Amino acid sequence: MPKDRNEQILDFAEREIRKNGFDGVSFRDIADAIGVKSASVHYHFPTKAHLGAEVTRRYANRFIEALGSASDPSETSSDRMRRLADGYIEAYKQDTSTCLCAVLGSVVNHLPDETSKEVRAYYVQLQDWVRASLAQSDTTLTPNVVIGAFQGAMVLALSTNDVAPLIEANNHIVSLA
Amino acid sequence: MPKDRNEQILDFAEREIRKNGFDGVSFRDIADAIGVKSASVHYHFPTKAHLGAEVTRRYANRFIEALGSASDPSETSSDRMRRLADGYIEAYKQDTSTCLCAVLGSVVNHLPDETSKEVRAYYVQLQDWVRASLAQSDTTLTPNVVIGAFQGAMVLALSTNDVAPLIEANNHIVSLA
DNA sequence: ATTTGCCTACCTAATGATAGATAGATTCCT
DNA sequence: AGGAATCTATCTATCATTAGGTAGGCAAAT
Repeated sequence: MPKDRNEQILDFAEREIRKNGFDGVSFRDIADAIGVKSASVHYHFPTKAHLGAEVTRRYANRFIEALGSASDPSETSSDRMRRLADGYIEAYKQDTSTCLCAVLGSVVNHLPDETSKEVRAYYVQLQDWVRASLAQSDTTLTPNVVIGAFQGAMVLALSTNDVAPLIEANNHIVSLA
Repeated sequence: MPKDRNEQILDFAEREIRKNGFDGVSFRDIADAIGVKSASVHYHFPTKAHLGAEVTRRYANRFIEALGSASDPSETSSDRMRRLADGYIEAYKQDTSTCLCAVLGSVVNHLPDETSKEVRAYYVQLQDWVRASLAQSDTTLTPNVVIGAFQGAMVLALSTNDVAPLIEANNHIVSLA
């Protein structure tokens, strides 16, 4: 029973975008990878803007959901920051590729509108989660500082081919949360 | 007296790469912008790998040079961090585009080898500068944390169309340096 | 005389996207 | 129940455009 075509397409597109950027994946790449013709990919996602938007929306939902509760009273804000860091570290280890929105975010004004809208929506959701996560703490950390630290560490880890920046970001943020 | 062609090409290529990514600029774009034909751009930079490498090398040199001394005894490490932050903030304000190496770094394994080599070299230089800058301080900050914080803040600022993340990163890092 | 810088003209490959056809289900009407 | 209409998912074939890159020529500067 092959996985749903839509998901197959989204899976491959996401992986490729994370590795090569939005312009680094084509309808033909995707088609070849899953064994269909490019016209069939267009059938499922009429334009690249649609495809980018859906890849991003799905990624964002999955990411935020995986973070879990931001207000569980049995947890400290450090616990939550550690979980956030783990999300990034796992993503890095998995296929040495960055957070989707770090790749897309750096060229956000170059993306089709439908796609960039979803990137911005992701950041809003993430800001909300971090804000709520830090609400009970009297830390000087702000949501932007936290998110920036991890995203930057991720790109740095990728560029230098070394997890260290992510580990250091984790230690830094967790100790201050 | 028109500016040296080489520089004209590098100027435009750099601006476009920073806005649109490496795949987001073409030889024809560049040629049109400076009023020549694409073959002439190839005359100056035979391949895109060469072009990317030179854009990056020039950017790196300029950036590191602009940071100034990392060991002037009349300065504190906070002073130096503030200067680093200013570099990023100015780059952002100038044409709302990111640090070149944040854009290239996120897809570093997709770039031609000559180009990615320069990206990695940039990060090594920057790590050295920050390490030296913090040497006299007993801060818990590491070079990776500092660089990651600013790069991440930059992408976040761009994505959310708001300087705030950069300002917050500045405050955060300077206060801990 | 040679080099420098640019041109015209072209090539091959790839891109996003569309048109039209087809086989197989499914749904709907009588 | 049986036939008609429709839907789904794919195909082949093709389009216009753009991509990086090259060959050969021409004029001015050295």
